[in-house]
Amino acid sequence: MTTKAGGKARTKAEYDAFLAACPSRQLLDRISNKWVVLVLCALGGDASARPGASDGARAGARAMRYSEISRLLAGVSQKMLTQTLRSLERDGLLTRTVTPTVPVTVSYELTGLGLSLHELTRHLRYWAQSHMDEVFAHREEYDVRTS
Amino acid sequence: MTTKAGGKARTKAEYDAFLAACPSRQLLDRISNKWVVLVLCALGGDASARPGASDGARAGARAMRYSEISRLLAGVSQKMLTQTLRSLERDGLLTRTVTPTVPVTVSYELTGLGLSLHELTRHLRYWAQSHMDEVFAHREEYDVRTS
DNA sequence: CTGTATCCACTGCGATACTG
DNA sequence: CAGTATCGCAGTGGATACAG
Repeated sequence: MTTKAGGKARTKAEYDAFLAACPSRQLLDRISNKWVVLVLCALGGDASARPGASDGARAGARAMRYSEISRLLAGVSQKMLTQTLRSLERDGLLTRTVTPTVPVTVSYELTGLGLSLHELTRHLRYWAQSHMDEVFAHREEYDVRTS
Repeated sequence: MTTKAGGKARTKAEYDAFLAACPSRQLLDRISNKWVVLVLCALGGDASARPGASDGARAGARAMRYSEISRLLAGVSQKMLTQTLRSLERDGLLTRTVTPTVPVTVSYELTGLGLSLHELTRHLRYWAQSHMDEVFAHREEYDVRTS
């Protein structure tokens, strides 16, 4: 079933992620993932959009090679990176292009769908970076209070 | 926005979640969590904000009892719910209020900080629910193509 | 260069039982 | 009602080695 919601005759089945059985729960689980968020931010061009940099003009989406992403997301293992990229490709959030050069070259790029999600994860990363001090202060206070 | 990271000479400490060592990575990891997103959506009043329901006006944040949340997030175990609520309380995203009634009553409510994050997770849940058909179509195509 | 495959430690998370 | 404590398994994710 499902599939071709093309005609959208099915009328929005009122998906509700609060319901355990609802498939949107799976999707939410998938995108609520550390590496997914970071990969999206990477391909979305967030890396070059740093406060001090020429932020006014956000780079926007850009294609990146496997090794580039790997270097940018310091700490990610091959396994996790490949796994994350695969699942995102399968979900249609990014495209994988293989160029048969001598040492094979592979580049990844966000699709329109991926870009739309990137708009959200971007803010998520930004929120984390800007509210960190506040959160940390709360943690200390909490730890003291409960000790 | 307080961000009174105040006075700290660090000013914009240029946190970069791409760096493994950066503490913002931890925070991103924490909020990129299925249950965190759902709990925030629950306390943010998203449950009553259904398209067809009678509420052009979003309910907004509301306090909820432990059992209410537990019922809303079908499928969550006590352990996960308690654990999630605790971490969110520690991070200052929500408050836990104990009312010493006969059978003790505990209610949870988002703080300003939690509300600001809720604005983001809300869209995340909405995105998941509205793009699910699209994602599923891509999956089927991918599975066929690679079989 | 870009993966895939294997081993393995760790822990996320559910199920169950007990307390205030 | 609202937890805390414990067991246990399965999946997450890292390190390493191998291959197109």
